[in-house]
Amino acid sequence: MATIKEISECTGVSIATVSKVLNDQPGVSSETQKSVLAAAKKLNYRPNLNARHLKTGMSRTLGIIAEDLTVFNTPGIVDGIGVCCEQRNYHYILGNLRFNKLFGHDPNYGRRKSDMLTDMLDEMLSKQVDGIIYIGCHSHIVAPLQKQKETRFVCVYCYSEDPDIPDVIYDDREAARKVAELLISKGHREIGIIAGAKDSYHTNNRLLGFQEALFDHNIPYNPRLTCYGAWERDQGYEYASDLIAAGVTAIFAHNDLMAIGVIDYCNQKGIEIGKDLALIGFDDREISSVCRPTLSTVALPLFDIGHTAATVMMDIIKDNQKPEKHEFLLGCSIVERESTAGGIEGK
Amino acid sequence: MATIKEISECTGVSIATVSKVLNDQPGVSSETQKSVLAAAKKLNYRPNLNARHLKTGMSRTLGIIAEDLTVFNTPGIVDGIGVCCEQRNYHYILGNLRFNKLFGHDPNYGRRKSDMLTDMLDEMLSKQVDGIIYIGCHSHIVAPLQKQKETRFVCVYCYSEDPDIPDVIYDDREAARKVAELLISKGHREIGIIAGAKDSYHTNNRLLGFQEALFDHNIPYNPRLTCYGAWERDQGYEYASDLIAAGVTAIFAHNDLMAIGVIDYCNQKGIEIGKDLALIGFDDREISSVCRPTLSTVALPLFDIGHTAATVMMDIIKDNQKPEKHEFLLGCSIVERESTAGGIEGK
DNA sequence: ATAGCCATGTTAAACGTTTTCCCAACAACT
DNA sequence: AGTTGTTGGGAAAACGTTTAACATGGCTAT
Repeated sequence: MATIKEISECTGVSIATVSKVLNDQPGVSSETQKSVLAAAKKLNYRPNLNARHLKTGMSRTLGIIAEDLTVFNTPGIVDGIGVCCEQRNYHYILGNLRFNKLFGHDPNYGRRKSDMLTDMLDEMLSKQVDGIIYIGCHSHIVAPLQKQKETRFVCVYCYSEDPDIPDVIYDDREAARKVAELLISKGHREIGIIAGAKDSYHTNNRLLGFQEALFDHNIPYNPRLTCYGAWERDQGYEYASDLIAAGVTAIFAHNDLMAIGVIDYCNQKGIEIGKDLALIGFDDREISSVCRPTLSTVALPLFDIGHTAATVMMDIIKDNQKPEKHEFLLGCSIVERESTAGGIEGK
Repeated sequence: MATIKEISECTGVSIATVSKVLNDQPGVSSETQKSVLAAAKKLNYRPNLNARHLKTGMSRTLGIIAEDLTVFNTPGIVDGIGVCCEQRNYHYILGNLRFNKLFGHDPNYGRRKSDMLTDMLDEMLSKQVDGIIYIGCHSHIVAPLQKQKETRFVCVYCYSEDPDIPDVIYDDREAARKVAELLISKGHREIGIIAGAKDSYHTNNRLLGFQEALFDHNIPYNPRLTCYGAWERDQGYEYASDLIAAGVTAIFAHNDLMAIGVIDYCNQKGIEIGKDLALIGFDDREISSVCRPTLSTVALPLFDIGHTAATVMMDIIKDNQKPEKHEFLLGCSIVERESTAGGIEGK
């Protein structure tokens, strides 16, 4: 409510001086400084950011465009962005496209995704955001907008496919390598893989990383022990049967849901996971700590992804040029639970 | 980038007229209207919302303060708010306090919650939000701020405990009544309850609703069959043993996690849920559709809560006075899954 | 004494809008 | 012809800031 004008009247000093005090600028005696600050507190002063941003043309605000806020990983990423903003005195505004959740009553029902994204982008640019962090998998829609709208993007969670747009993603390959190392260290040599969809880069990179680790340990890679699923529970169940029949002692499922399918199968057949069979999933969803036995899995660096994305964006804004790297790969960590408890040394 | 000034130069008409066209105000010939709109499109015009908000003193923007964005229900509520905003041409900005998640590296580590909330509120008010929707359980912190900061709150997900702050919550009592009705309709008369914490209003209201339904069906309420837990899985396991020993044919757990504990116990003891015992949880977390057997549960009207809260807030803004109601109670729905599949008519 | 300098303040323009008030032109009445 | 009303449009102030440019009044060094 109170403005610098009122502070100026209250203290008998000009508004320019008040502004200087409020922005920690030099050229003000400590006396006036004190009286201005006192008046500001007394009047319950709060800067009008609209005025400030209008004048400066900068908002110190990042726009976040998320495809779906209710998808499990998005809030974790937003958390990381938020902390980075706090640390560097930035703000953010969050836009939620709600892709895949648009029902009949929704104003956006039936619209094209690219139009929705463009509208949201326009709105954010209208608020003078300094850059946009995009969380989603439609980077092909995003890419052309960077030039057209003269703004800056950072893509999170997907390859940007555009050399001018940095992306921040987790390292599938290294994660799979870690998984393999863990299983190998426990004595497993016949390891089945229930992979994700065949054309996915997640799948491919995880397979590559896994093979690298096998190679390092002189264990031959047997393609017969890799099944391609579609991220669904049923496929975990189905392929568990095949792989166990083929004699594997461990299974790496490319997500937790398929791993749960494996658990279903084993529980039904009396196979004891953690003892007869080692099992490890991917994603560290809530279910992996709730299922029985609890599931070892790969935890995604959600917070770091968000934090890094924000850092990259702010550096771009500061230096006004592309960052030195185009891709920021962040490491995952393995969460060990009951499903990888035992080794096979007893055999 | 382009401003109304440039449009005015481009079309040869004054900026006042341009503004009128852009805001659909009368007093402009359709000719000039067309030429202005054409120029706007050509120049890729986008209104500067900072300027607009500065001038009008209104931002058509709601502030959302969430205690923790990564808690499962918050994004669903934000979804509802977002859709309401779209429908009524509003915007929102989201603040995430991250209570309970502040580690050493966090700028807010060690600060008092009320200070953090106050700061976030100040920031939002600095952006001239028209009102604040608070999602969390610290309404006692919120209440004094409404007067002090001269703003408007709507509380979501908690009783506001202040007659001047409307709250939007789901109806625990009715939900429990529905649960009881369902179980009774399946023939159950000896129903155990694994309740939540003893002092919680959730617990109390659910017990009241449950008792009402029992009364309606002339079934006596046996307090011995109600155990008070603390929302944790272990208590589900523990009390399942007691209740089953006491001869119940159905259990109503006050959250899904405790229900999972019941499942643990039954799986271990060979009790078949859905046949030997009916089980129903509360919250409809992801786990309830993943566990085996799948769990019937009470789904919270997250979207509606958000949508209603936003509607209430906008009406307050529009009419500039308290809404007729102080409390908005929204109904839950029951999701039936395997754990309540059978009746006990066979007995 | 004069020039130069520093420390402290002030004036005023500008940011991009909205909005009130006014003006001109013209038509339609007495 | 004079009054009135209507319609399309413009001038200018205002919103609350920031900031460049300028003013003042010592002080120091010549």
